[in-house]
This record gives sequence, C-alpha cells and structure tokens, in this order.
Amino acid sequence: MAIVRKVKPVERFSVTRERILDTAIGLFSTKGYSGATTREIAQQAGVAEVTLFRHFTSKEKLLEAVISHYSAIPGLKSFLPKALEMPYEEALVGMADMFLDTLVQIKDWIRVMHAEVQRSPDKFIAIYHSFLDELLEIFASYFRELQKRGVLRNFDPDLGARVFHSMFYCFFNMEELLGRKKYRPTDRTKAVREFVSLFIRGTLATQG
Amino acid sequence: MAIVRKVKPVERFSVTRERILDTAIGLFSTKGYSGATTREIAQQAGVAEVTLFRHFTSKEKLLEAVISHYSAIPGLKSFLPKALEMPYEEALVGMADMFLDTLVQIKDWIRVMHAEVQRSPDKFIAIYHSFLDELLEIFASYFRELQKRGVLRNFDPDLGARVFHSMFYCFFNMEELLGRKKYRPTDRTKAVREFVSLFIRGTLATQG
DNA sequence: TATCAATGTAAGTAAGTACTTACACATTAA
DNA sequence: TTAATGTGTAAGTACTTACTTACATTGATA
Repeated sequence: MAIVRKVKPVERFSVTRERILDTAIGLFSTKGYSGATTREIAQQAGVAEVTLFRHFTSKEKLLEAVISHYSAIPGLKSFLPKALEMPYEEALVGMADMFLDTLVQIKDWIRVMHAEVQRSPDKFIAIYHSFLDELLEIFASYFRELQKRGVLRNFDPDLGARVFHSMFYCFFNMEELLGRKKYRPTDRTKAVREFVSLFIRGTLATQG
Repeated sequence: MAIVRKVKPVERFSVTRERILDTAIGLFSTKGYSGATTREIAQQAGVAEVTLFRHFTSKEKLLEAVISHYSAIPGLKSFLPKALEMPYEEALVGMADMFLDTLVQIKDWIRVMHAEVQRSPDKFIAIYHSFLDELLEIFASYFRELQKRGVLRNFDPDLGARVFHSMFYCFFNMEELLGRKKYRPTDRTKAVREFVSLFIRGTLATQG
C-alpha cells in the first residue's frame, strides 16, 4: 500500500488497477467466481476493498475486466511465414512448442473462461469461440498452403487444424490444468516429437 | 415431496438420496461448488433442506458423494475384444463413437472434476487421473496388440493412445463443455471419420 | 395398536457476502 | 496556497449462507 504511494501519481491509478487484475485472475481461476471474495482479492493485492470497488464498481464488472484484459492474441500468427519456409516436421514442432508456450501464458484466462462458459454461456461463449476460431484458422491456413504446394494430401484443412490443435491443447489441459504433471508428468519434448510424427505419418505400418 | 411418500419406505431413503445427488451434480457443474447453494439443490430436488443435511451431513460431503457416485467406468473395455476382430478403420470409428457417447454421459461429472481439481487439487487430482489412466490403457493395449500383429508401425503406444484420446476428448470439450455446438456446431460423424483417417494415414502426401 | 424410520415445517444462529458512506491523509498540479 | 486526485480507515447495511434444533406427520411393520 505504501509501495503504491511512492509511484508517480499519473501511473498510480493504472498500477493499482493492474495489481487488482493480477490478483483477481489468480483467485477467480482457482476458487471460481463465487468462491473468490472481493475482500480476499483486495487483501492479496495490497489495497483496500473499497479501492477495488472504486476501480471496477462491482465484482461482476471486475470479472469482465479480467477476461478482456488478459485475452492477449498469441504471437503464433507471426510464426506462420517462417513455418512455410521450414521443413514440414520442423515447422510442426516449432508451431507446437509455440502453441504450448502460449497456452501456459494464458493458463489462468483459460481456466476462468472454462468456468464462466458454464455459469453464463450467453455472455462468454462467443468471446471464447471467436478466440478459438482465430487460433484454428492459423493452423488451417498453414495446411491449406502446404496442400497447394502438394506437400500434404487432400484432407479437410479445418478438421486437420482441429486434430493438430487437439493433440497439444489436450496435452496442456492434462498436464497444466488438470495437474497431471504433479501426478505423473510426461516429457514434453518427447511427446511433441511423437505427436508430430503421428500427425505426419499416421499409425499404419505398410506404407511406402 | 408427496411423490416420494408414495414410494415403498424401504426404497424411499435411496430414492431421496438419488434425487438429491441428481440435482446436486447438475447445479455443481453449472454454478460451481460455491455458486450452488444447499437451499437451491434441496428445492430443485423437491425435498426439505434439512433432509439434504440428514443424508449428507455437509455440503462438502455431498460433493464427495456426487463425485464418487457418478464416476462410472465406461463400457469401453468390453468393446476391446470386438474391436480386435474388426478392420482397423472400422474399429477406430467404433471406439471413437463409444468414447464420445461415454463422455456425453458423464459430462457433468467431468465438469465438476475440472473445477474441483483447481479448488482442492490434493483431494481430486489422484481420483481424476487414475480414471484417466484406466481409459488411456484401454486404447494403448489395443494399439500394442495391433503392433504385435504387424498392422501398425512402431510408435509409442501410450503416446498414440493420448493422441487418439486427445482428438475426441477435445472434440467433446469444445462442442459440449465449451458450448461450441450452440455457436457453430460441427458434424460429428464427418469429424470422427476424418479424425480417424488422419490418425491412420497421417497428413503427408507422398506415401505408397 | 404401538413403534419406528424417513420426511416435513418452522424458526433460528453465527458468519460471511457485495457494496456503501463518511472522513482523513498524502501527493501533485494550478 | 489551494484544489484535485487517488488512496486508506472504519463503520455499517441488507442479504445470503451452511447448518441446527425442536416438533409434527406419514406410512409400514411388529
């Protein structure tokens, strides 16, 4: 609290705001919307509870602010042109790694969205799935281009994108969100390589 | 309430218990543990709130009862021997369909577990992942057998099982849990066929 | 007929919740 | 010096929550 006062007053407002948002997303993601209390958020953020309400007026609006503040678009899009100039397998490994890193970064946001979509679907389904569409389109456009070049066979690129997405999202979901890495962790590098290999070559023996 | 009284008194106790459990899992899954209230659960179940506490003593114990009551093991295991006598592609489609049906059946249980693993990991991580291990082992043992027979090439069967699992779990997760089917539904039959095809043949063009 | 088990009704407790109001304090800009 | 801004402290409101207690009611059974 005293800490905040030492900051330039112009920045003070936004610093306080960010501190509250940072604490809020953490508590919302672990305790759920109802389970997280405004008192605890304020305490952990090191501000008075009334300050929280002065910034966000209500708990519900704080949640909305949290969701829109952390829905950063992944830097995956910028990787696409590079990927097109790499060998297929190498590109897939790179995309997978980048994708997993992104997911870990927005872990809490995903957790919150997952819970909120159940609680008030009308409010959050569109937000979440437009985010997802953007992501899937990155993968799909990559596959479409490689199909044009004749590198890939003629599968549905949108469903292909979903398979690629599934493998790594599910890995992230298990290890990070469902705590498998605390239970029986899986070697990420090994998994990525094997997943990519399966995605490229499939499972069948007698080919080529 | 009057309805319950017409039931044989021997059965009455378990009927009431089940009604409460049925309502509880629905409310826990949509509103979260803190968001669901014992009053609402009792009202929706058509019993007095005090009856709920006479059956389960506390809200926390009700949650535990809910989780253990609905963690039914899927009938997938019994499909395995049949699958081994079917053509590979047909078997995979069958397993996928069965898996998706199972997931839809235990949808609420999965939702609750997903939330509770965040809230109190120590209590629920082991439960969830031992359930998952059992599931993955079914897939893995199938792949292992087909590798022995020389039908499949030599990939890691455990990671192969995770890829197979991922494709369909993620489909379920998106469509059912995250409400994509209300936003832009995907044709399940088509998706299953394409996913299986990709899993068998991979994405690469120049093979065979 | 009397007993017992499962339920209901009703009232209440103690604690917590989101949110408000009123006032004081410090820092900066006019 | 004064005014404005962002914050803290403190008290309080109206409501909800999980859970309890005491007593009445029902239906089957012994």
